[in-house]
Amino acid sequence: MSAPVGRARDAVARPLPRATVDRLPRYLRALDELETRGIVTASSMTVSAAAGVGSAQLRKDLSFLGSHGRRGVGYDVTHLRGRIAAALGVTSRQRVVIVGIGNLGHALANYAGFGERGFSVVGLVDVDPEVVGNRVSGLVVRHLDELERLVDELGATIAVLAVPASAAQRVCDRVVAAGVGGVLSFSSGELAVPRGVDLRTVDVGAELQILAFHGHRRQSPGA
Amino acid sequence: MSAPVGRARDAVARPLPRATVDRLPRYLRALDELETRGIVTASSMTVSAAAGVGSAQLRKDLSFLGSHGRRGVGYDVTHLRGRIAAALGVTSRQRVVIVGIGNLGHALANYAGFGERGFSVVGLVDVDPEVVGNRVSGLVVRHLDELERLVDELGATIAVLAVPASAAQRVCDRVVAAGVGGVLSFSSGELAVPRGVDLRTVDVGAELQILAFHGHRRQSPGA
DNA sequence: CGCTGTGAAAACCTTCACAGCC
DNA sequence: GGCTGTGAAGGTTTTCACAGCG
Repeated sequence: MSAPVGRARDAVARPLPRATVDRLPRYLRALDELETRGIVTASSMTVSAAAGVGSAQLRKDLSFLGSHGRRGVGYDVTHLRGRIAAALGVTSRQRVVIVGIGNLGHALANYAGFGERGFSVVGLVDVDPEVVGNRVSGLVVRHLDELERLVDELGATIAVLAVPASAAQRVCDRVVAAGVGGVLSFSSGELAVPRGVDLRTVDVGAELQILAFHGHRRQSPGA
Repeated sequence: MSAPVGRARDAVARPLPRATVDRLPRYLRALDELETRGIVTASSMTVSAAAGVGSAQLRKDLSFLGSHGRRGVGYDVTHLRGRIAAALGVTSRQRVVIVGIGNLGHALANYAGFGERGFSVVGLVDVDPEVVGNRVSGLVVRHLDELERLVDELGATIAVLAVPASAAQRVCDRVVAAGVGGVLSFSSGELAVPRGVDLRTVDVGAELQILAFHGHRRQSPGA
């Protein structure tokens, strides 16, 4: 409640533009790669090339996080990596529940990237009696009835929805009511979430249609 | 080379802003939904609500496609659906090859959304001898060696890559050399493609990290 | 009178270019 | 000399608000 000691030092709590936040994961991955390659110090050119953006863009984005480079030298890879991880909030491992253990949910549950990128899959949920009770990637699949209890007991902050579009809104409402603050949906429909809850949608069909647009433009640039 | 008969009639071949193209799939899906519900005519308010955008945004976007609504009335749902499908280039079913039939590739191969959204999965490719030869979703998985021949014979225009990050660039180079014009990658790393080829990347780890950002901001809005 | 289609305004984002520090 | 950090310029996207048509 009480917000004491407003230390206005190096970062004046700039608001971090949305577009910048969307790029931070790329930078984090690029820095991981450089670190793995044993590179200790890197210029904005080096990092931005690894991340696939322009160097001015990178420097501008980083400037919102405060000043962490050395002029004439570049950035300390490990230090910068830490700053970005802190900004993203992936220093303490976030807990994820996956709802819907069909083909896609199964693939996600086995996806090693979760661990590498700072997340722990702590719960798997489905409704199908054929699936409930199975062990997938070291976890037993629980029934949807237990969703609220699981989210609460496991302290999940993020839910991944890999359920049919027809069920997505209902499941979404339940995970939100259970207290998660972020939802990643793989269904194509629009989902409504209350203010304060963050929703992101991955729509494979939409991605393909965007590719289709550019493809057919290539063939018939006129009409 | 010769660019004849430049008929400058209703649409002056406006360039379709990138942001607009990215939203067209949402509109298409929203219109499908309205059509299924038996709605024949809809105002920009109705359509935009179903698509999850503002009504002014929708009207502005549609204005780039030409004038297809009736003032005081709204849009003919079926007609508008057709116009958007045509703009996206999904009137003639595009052919897709999936490379990498692990957990994710398997899930994608079985994903019904491809058909519903205007695509045919015509080929599945992997390197693992355990997987090659298996029948998945009605198709036999072929070996990576056959990739170029398959893309050519099947007339694939889009490749979906569900391969390990370490293999992604090599596979990408090959599908591009084989002639596909669009690539959808599920690996997290940066991929380089030549000019004229369209690349889109779905990075689940990055999506989660963006959710994490907003989640931890919610808890500690200060530092 | 209602709703589209669209200029104009406002917000946002990227790129440039250079002052300032190492 | 080299590279960061950042104002300022330029570009794109969104929102507003209303003229114009049905």
